[in-house]
Amino acid sequence: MGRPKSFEPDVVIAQAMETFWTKGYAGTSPADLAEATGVAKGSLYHSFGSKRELFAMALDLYGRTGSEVTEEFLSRPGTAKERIRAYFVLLVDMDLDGPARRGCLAQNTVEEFGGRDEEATRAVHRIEERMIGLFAARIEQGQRDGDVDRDVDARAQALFLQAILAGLRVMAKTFDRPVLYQIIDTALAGP
Amino acid sequence: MGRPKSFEPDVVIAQAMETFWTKGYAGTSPADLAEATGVAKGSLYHSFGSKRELFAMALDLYGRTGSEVTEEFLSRPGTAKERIRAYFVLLVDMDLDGPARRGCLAQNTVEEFGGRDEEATRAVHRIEERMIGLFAARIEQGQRDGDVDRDVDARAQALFLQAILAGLRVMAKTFDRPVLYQIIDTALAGP
DNA sequence: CTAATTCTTGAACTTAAGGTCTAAAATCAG
DNA sequence: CTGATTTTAGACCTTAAGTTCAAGAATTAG
Repeated sequence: MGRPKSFEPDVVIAQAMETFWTKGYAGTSPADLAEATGVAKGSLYHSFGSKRELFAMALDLYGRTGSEVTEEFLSRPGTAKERIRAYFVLLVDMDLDGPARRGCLAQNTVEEFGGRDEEATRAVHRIEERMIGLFAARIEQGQRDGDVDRDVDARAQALFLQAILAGLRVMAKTFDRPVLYQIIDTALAGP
Repeated sequence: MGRPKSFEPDVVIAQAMETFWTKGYAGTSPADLAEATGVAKGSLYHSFGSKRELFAMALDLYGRTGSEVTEEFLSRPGTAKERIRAYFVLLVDMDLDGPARRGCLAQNTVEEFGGRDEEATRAVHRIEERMIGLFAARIEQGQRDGDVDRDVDARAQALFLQAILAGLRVMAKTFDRPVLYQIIDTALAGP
């Protein structure tokens, strides 16, 4: 019993995620969160404990959403290389077409927190590992489909792709589309 | 005339750079800077104007120092690929062996400031372009030396290397040495 | 309807960030 | 020395970040 919540926690977390993503962790004040969510500061603290905890939930949501999108996108018809290229292009486009050049929340987090926050670092690491797993799985799928060489080391290749992806998203903050596309081409030129 | 400065501005900028690098821009308070440099807050403001201006000088110093080190290191004896590999290994080792996993100041800056700061973004872009220029120059040198194929597009290859480097430095915050070395191997496996 | 319980919210509180200012200290030209 | 000039350093100020709180508003069990 008790008074029912006047908001959907998941929705608020999603809105908080957007705000943190756009303005950074330090750059987002409780007042910003209240405004972005339409929930008063006091209620936010009542429901989520602290800015830090809300952020953890937002980052977690980010990771889950991201890997769902990735998985779905990679599994569409095409060869492994085609799908991965399309995915990279998608991300570059999303980074550039948004009004903010906000990049990847997970990367931003680990950059902003440095090694100084154990929990944040772990959370980001989990997100990255999941991405690598998805890449590796798609490559192995390609091997079964016959569009990827049998003797490719899927894990090594997936790590490489993750590095490229991370690099692209850093560079998407300061370079423009043709450059980023060219990097994608070079990175995927090999086998 | 007038009372002479009791500190060397360049030294203070270097100390400020270290502090910003370790703690991030937002994470560094004027009090931190005073402690790190041994110069009182008031004097810092008197000499450098604002935290933001001091940071700009620190970032500039970082860029110049970095490109000097890079240039020197790439020009040591060896093929282009050998030198670039050695350079990547050097950076990974520096990232991991420091006590802080602070990564690259330029990247941290652009991540922390997002697209929200025009000047910081420009400064980082200049630093990145300089790095790319050095990579391209080393590749062209390799072509003259005969250890790099004539038909390699030096600029495209340099952009690719910069992306890998950026990716490595992001991943150096959450992954350990063998993984990073493996990425270097994969990235440099081609021609 | 009442009580127990849970939410809501703006006010209030505490701490510190970022910056300004002033009185004293140091230097040098004359 | 004197005066002009520049630095120094800590006190001081203002604003806001992050959080807590008290008082009231919903809701349901009984």
